[in-house]
Amino acid sequence: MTPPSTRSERARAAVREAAWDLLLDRGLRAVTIEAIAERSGVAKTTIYRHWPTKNAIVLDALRERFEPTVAFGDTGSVLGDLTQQLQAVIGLLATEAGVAYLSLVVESWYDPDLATGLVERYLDRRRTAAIEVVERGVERGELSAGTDAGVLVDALYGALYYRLLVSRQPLPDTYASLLVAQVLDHDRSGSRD
Amino acid sequence: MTPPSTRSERARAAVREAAWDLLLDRGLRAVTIEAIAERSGVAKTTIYRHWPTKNAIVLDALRERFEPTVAFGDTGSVLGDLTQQLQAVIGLLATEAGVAYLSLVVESWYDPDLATGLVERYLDRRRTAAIEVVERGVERGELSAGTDAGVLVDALYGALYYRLLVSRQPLPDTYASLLVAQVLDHDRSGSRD
DNA sequence: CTCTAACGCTACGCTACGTAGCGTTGTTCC
DNA sequence: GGAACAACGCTACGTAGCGTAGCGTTAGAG
Repeated sequence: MTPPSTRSERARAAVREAAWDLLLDRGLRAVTIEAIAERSGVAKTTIYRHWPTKNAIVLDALRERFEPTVAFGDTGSVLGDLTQQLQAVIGLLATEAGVAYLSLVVESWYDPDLATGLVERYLDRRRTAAIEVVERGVERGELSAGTDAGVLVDALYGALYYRLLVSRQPLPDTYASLLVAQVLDHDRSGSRD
Repeated sequence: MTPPSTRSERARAAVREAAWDLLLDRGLRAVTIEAIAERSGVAKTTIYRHWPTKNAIVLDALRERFEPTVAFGDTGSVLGDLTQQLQAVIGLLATEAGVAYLSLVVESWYDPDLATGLVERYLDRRRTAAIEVVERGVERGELSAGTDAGVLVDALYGALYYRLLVSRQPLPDTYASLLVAQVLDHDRSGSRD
């Protein structure tokens, strides 16, 4: 990263970094404008000149540091492709950045702008990519013609978010393949755990 | 409801009611100990003598007023039973009490006690009941022997929570039957919308 | 080297938290 | 009926964080 040249950009970068560090160190609840100001060395008034809310800052920081997992390999089968993608998402959400992301998802319940930002940058992209995979499976004849890709994809990723955010159950290593097998495989011949 | 006899119980009931009214009127963010004190006429100090946190109060109020939807009819088929139950949950979550419940689910991310309370009173009961239905379907031969009821049930309800809490997509009237058909029906012959 | 946009600093009023101290009142029990 | 006490109400406090106003200071473009 080349250091920002203008004074403004230096301040903005310092703010994003302080917000991110605070988020990872002490959680979203500890991220306050005052704490960011203190940690970054940027005056509170200056922060307010650049961002309207704390969440906007954190979303900016996230954009720089948290890449959406969209890329799909092509393993040759729908089940394989989806398992691989789910596995990647599970891994990502288990990192400290992933947990930070999840806390923003939670926070977005009260912040429509944040919700829009997260949906556009992360959720929609991944959903669209997953839907394409399912539809490819339908074209190949691996899945029946009556398949509704959107509904199935929401069920797959919904299960992840549900267990992480709502019911707080862990996601075992086998979860991705188990989930795909149960939801998509007509014969439900996948292994159990 | 018989009016509470002791002075203490009167105060407690007034607090629960004020918290609930505030929640429905102005959302969880507006529910503060100070606001509850003002609205209920109960002194702030007295409130702190009975509850440790705002969330504990709201959870108490919820317990009195929001009944978990556990009852399943027996329609004769797994698909029918699950569709009916999902439909009931969707309806419940669409009420103002349901939205209040959802905001508590969100809040529980930061409050382990609240999370435990919600899981025990609502999520676990419904999950167990749904799992029983699926297992009944396996016994009847409607679903194959390799079915993992827990995984499937989390996928079904996960889809609901995912769309309501995370991606903020609406749940159309046909959603319950569509979801069940897609996730459980091997032939995916259910209707589309 | 000047000029101006952008920053830093201090201070303010507001809301909410959670606690301490003390006066007041409802209830119970004789 | 009256005493005793448990529980409530009230006031006040210190803390944190919000968002804004006013004004001094400085970086950096031209």
